[in-house]
Amino acid sequence: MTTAVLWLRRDLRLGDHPALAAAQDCADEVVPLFVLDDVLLGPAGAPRRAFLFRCLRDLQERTGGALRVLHGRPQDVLPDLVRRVGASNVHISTDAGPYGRTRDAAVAAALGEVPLLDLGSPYAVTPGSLTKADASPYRVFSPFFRAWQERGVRGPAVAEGPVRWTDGGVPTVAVPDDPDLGPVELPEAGERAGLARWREFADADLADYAEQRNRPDADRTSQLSVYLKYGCVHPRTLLSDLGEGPGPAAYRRELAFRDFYADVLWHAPDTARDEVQAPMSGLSYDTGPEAERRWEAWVTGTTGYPIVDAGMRQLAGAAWMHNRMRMVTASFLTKDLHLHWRRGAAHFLALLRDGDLPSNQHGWQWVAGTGTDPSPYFRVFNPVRQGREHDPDGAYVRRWVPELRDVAGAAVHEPWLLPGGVPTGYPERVVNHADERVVALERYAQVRG
DNA sequence: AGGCCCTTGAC
DNA sequence: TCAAGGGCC
Repeated sequence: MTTAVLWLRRDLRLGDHPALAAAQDCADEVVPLFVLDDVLLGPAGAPRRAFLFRCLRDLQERTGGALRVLHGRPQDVLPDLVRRVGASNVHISTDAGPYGRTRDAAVAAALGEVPLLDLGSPYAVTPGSLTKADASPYRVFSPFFRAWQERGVRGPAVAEGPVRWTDGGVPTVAVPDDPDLGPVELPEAGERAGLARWREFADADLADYAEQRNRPDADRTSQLSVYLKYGCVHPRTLLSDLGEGPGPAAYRRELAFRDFYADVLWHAPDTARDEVQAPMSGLSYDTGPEAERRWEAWVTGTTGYPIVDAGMRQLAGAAWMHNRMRMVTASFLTKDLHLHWRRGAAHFLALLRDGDLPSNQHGWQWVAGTGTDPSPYFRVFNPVRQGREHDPDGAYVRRWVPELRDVAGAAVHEPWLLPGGVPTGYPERVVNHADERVVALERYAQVRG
């Protein structure tokens, strides 16, 4: 009887797992393992932690209770488990995530002669593996995207026949209780739920995704980000199932963006907090009591700009925000309120159920003009224009900002123009967009010399 | 080396 | 139309 250890990092799925297929080639039974380290138990946002814990409970059920959950650092707890189940035939999948390399080296050293089988990233296709001809990493999306498409993506791995799960006689710790979520509701966790969501999206919304994806009032995005983050579904599976046409092409491009940012951060882990464009770290930001009041207004969705407030209230109330609203609210924080993108990015990570380091930090950097694309610093989103363009009937604003529910149509985007003035309970604007836009441009000009 | 290109914008 | 400079081949 030979045993394999399936070390699930954030790839919390069984259906198309390459490690599982590999394990079945050389072992009779499999011990599924998840290591809860302090990062996952500590400062991670409550929605993400709750979703993770629910995924683990789902896996526990699907493996007939065999899933082992260990608490500690992988390099400390793995060797003991490996020794208990018999080290001669153990295979382990590894992670190619941004910080995976250091940890993998520590784990490999701790395991000694036991092979660590590298099967790629659990949640993206290419991090660390695509470079330019001179072996340097890409810094601009479009060339990356061309290379990514040219390279192609291998199909999902399929295990042969049913798997014999075993707990290997290894003790486990209980999956923690969900943290308090308040009014936030999460989608159903786990691989089956993720695949069901994919089929729903592919049948109903994929065809006109290219036009509909920018409409926060329509709710026709895939909602798969949280499943992708935890590897409940792998992009490989989606890509192999995607088909052709404008909708699928647009979706493929979004999946490539995940890979691009994962790749950027893999090559330059420091850019999780430092500006990609080094000179931009000299940008000046507002500080002091007034700046703090403006921060508070942004966080609580009381800036007086309806589209911004709707986005921020969706974030707080749903632990999710439509992608276009992420750009609009991020632009408002950095360019209208002159506060640091890093602070906004940390706030997003704390509240978003799908908050993922590469996409979040580099999405923010892109909006802030400090990121991988060198051009857009002079683009300042106009909140009124964005509202009128992408929420033309005002339905999204009314859904999230009850003070404005009685205002019909697109007029909801400029409540200060209403004949009766700003409705009771809704705040006046914290800043004047036209003025702050000029201030922002001046500050960028200073840095650029 | 030179020339083409660059995620989603605004006035 | 504007914007500007560097990535990329």
